[in-house]
Amino acid sequence: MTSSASSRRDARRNHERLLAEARRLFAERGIDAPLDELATRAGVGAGTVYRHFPNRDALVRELYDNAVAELHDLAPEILGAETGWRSVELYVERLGAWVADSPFLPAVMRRVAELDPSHRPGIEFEPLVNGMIERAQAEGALRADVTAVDLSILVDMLGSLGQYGGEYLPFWRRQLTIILDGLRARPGTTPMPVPGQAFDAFHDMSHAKGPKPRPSVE
Amino acid sequence: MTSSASSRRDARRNHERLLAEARRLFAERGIDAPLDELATRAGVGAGTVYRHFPNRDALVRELYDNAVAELHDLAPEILGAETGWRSVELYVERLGAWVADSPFLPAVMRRVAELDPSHRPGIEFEPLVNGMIERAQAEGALRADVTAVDLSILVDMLGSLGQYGGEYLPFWRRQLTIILDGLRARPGTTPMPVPGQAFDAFHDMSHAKGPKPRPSVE
DNA sequence: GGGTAAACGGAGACGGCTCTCCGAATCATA
DNA sequence: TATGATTCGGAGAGCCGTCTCCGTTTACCC
Repeated sequence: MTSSASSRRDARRNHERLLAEARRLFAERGIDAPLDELATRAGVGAGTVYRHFPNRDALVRELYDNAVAELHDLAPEILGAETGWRSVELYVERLGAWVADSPFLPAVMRRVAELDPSHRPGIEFEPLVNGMIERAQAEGALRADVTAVDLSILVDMLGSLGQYGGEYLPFWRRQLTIILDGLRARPGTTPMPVPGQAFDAFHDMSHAKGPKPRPSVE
Repeated sequence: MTSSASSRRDARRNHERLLAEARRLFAERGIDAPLDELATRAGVGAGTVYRHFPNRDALVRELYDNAVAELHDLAPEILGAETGWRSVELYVERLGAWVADSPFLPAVMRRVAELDPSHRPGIEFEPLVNGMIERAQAEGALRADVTAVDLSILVDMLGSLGQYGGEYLPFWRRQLTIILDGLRARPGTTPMPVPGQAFDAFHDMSHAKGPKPRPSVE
């Protein structure tokens, strides 16, 4: 992203290797895995890790930036679908797959949010997603009571399946099918028990600073 | 559980305090939060923590045992419902709420699975859950192609909403509604794209030892 | 109350992780 | 191939969390 690509080939190569191994390592052992281990896996000295990434947060940040770039690549296909409903399908499927395929992402996102709570990822898509939802609802295909927040939460939920490891990925589409069927406007659709939220309210809530009090569900 | 309740009141009190604070601390800062911090929060010396729980894993294990005990308390209501479909509703709702309300649970479960991969939590419920599903399907209320594994994964997904903090809990039922609608047998239900799994296969897969290779989704 | 066994608290040894530093190795350029 | 600049590697200093040890305190029982 903003990183200054070095003119030396070995430096570029190591940078790539470190990023690639970091994805693997973080997926396996979590986002706080020892960076010396990263050095070993990448076949590189510890010093090299810290020259490329001054600290763990810088590495996390770069993984995040790369992920966001991938996300932007998905936008045209999703938003350009024939029908609104097809867009919604693609939205849930592609974004869910994107998260599930990178199990380190949820942790990376959370860390970035901690480091910079004012940051609002993907805010530029908000009007587009809202338009997509309205279109699908106008077609009578998407249930009338879902919001953009609901969809992004469903994507997170689908993404959480990444925890089961790569072998689960083939089965992931079963849950996707159930969720998409639940999103369809059909006779007998159950009304939502509580009203939805605006994005702002949701963002402020989920990134509230300090210890989160946890009242009981019921 | 197997722990020998001390005859001294201060010991029992500290044990309770430590468990209660551990729930809070692990929910906020993750399952690897410093135990000295736990001691401070519980208003207790570091030595006391380690007398009650020889190491972090013992603490995790006890949180796990307590959670499983709660789970057993839920069983009669869920399995004793009027109809099979109502059982399925209660199953997804109550278990999802149980996980969402204890955000440290997913991490605790994963850790316990790492420590003792042969351990099969809730295996005694398997035939009961299968019976419940067959009943609901025989009623024509539950889609015919869902399995017990699907349901338990849906519960995990719902439970992952605990990450948003206690303030999200009121909204949690929106996703529950969507999922339950997706589980209903209705005209126009989308067929599953891939066959389901047996519990054994799923368990073996998700607790495969060693680094998990992560092939791409598509 | 007095005695005894059990539990408490916290200082500090220990181990592992982070990050720095600098001599050695590698690359771009001519 | 020679030169200079850049990057590499890994030993080790420093820090932070874990866990032990033991003198002090507390609870229980008579």
